[in-house]
Amino acid sequence: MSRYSKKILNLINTSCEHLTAEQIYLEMKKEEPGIVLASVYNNLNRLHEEGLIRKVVIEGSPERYDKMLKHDHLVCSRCGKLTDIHLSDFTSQIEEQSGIKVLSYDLKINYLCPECIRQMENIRRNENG
Amino acid sequence: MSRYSKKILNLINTSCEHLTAEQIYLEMKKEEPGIVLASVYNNLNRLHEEGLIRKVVIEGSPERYDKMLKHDHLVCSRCGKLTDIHLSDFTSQIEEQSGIKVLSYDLKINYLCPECIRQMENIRRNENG
DNA sequence: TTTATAATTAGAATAATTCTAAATTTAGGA
DNA sequence: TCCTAAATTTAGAATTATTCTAATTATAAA
Repeated sequence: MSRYSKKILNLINTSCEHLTAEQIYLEMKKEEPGIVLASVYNNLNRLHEEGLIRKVVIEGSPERYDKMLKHDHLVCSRCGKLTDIHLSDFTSQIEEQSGIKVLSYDLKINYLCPECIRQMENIRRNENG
Repeated sequence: MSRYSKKILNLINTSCEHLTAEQIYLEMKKEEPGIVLASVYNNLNRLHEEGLIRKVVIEGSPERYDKMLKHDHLVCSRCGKLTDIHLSDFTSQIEEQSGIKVLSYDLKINYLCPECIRQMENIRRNENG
């Protein structure tokens, strides 16, 4: 196993955030000052090929790296914040409806996060009051 | 409405493919030889903000622009090909399970497309025969 | 028509990621 | 332990997709 991959995997698996390569690089530098951004990318790509981590792509931001454990994502349509949500597994429903064999799926749900809802209510209140 | 937006919207709405900005640009040039790639991007971003088209982001390829009409996506895990699939709407299930208000969602299903399944079977046959 | 606003152009700039080639590290025999 | 081959890392250039800037042109409204 490569020099950094265990630490990088651990970072991803223990982080509550969805880290970018840059963030992982900065975090790694604390313990491995010599590490270079390209090595972070190399490791992330290897870990992803080995099926040990997930990549999360969202429009307009760099890729984020995530634990493998099955879960879905909420994306706030106003501020873009990404959070996890644990829904039931839709695999069998998809397979029944489509007849295909599902290897995995990626479900991103657009919603308004509580902060944005609050902010929008405040704005409305100020306009009308 | 802007000079090109109607044609671009039409291209997207009538295409069976999931076009990239580059492909839309090349297609537009046939009728509008003076058009420039930046204008295609401007128009696509405007159409997207207006909610008239969808953006589809897949790891490792440029963004693709898609009709708004609700549908889901199949992504072949071997060759990466993207195709449409029409599944039932999971919105109410998601809302019941989570308690959030779903604005929309984006479901990408990883599978093996028929061509890849065939190719893999051929490879296996050659190895064993 | 005049004017203001919006869209377009050309091309530079940016940001994220990959690539290249050389150096270093690692792992597995001899 | 030493040697060798393969894998990883490094530094920095290159690439790609997309955005930005400023000047120009088109559009629509008064």
